[in-house]
Amino acid sequence: MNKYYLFFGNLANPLKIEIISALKEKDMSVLELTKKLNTEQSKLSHALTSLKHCSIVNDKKEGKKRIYSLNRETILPMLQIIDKHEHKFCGKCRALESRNK
Amino acid sequence: MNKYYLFFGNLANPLKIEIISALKEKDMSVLELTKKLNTEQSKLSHALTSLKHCSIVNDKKEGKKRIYSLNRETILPMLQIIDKHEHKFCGKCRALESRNK
DNA sequence: TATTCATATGAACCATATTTCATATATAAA
DNA sequence: TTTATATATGAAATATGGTTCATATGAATA
Repeated sequence: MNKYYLFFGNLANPLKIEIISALKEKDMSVLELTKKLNTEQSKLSHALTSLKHCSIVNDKKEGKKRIYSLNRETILPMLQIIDKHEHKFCGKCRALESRNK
Repeated sequence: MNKYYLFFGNLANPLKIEIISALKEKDMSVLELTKKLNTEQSKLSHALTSLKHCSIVNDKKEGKKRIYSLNRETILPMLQIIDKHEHKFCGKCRALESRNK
């Protein structure tokens, strides 16, 4: 239980959530992600490295590209839980919109 | 999907994880938590307010105490997923121990 | 209705994570 | 074997969130 926050830290970031959202559709190279998310390459590389460290994404080399894919086994059920949570508990309280303060 | 990171931000913090862990055992007042976690009162109040905003915990007034409880419906399955993830994907790579870098 | 107990709040300060930018590495193609 | 392409890395700058501390609020009791 003690180190969970390190895992969640990786999800507590809008860019990383965008990456996850994009990779839900299909596996992608860094370049594809830069285009899709209109984001700088090094920024993405940093984020992807971080996500990889927690096994939230996987990667494989393909020529000079590196293809990233989502760890669907962990992440999809987790997102389902959040969706359910949002619908059930965050109606008008808009908990997911409020700053964490 | 866009605001998920705000929810996760609340879990990306050692103190908040400790709070969750403590509330898993039983509902507690702020004072009980300060003793259990050996932590300052205002620190806990700030953290609890934040957790409440995302409906991760609930509260009820009881005399001059305020009793906090865990949203078990969302949080217990979520912790299960992480446990499974940890065992399956974070063996020797110790992803949950590495800094998110 | 003072006083004490329990908790919340605000703002300044501080720590940590993210962004940026310059550069390094690695692979393929010319 | 140089050049171009794709990605990674490091360090400084910046942003973001957490902690601290003093104080406010709110409820019970004397």
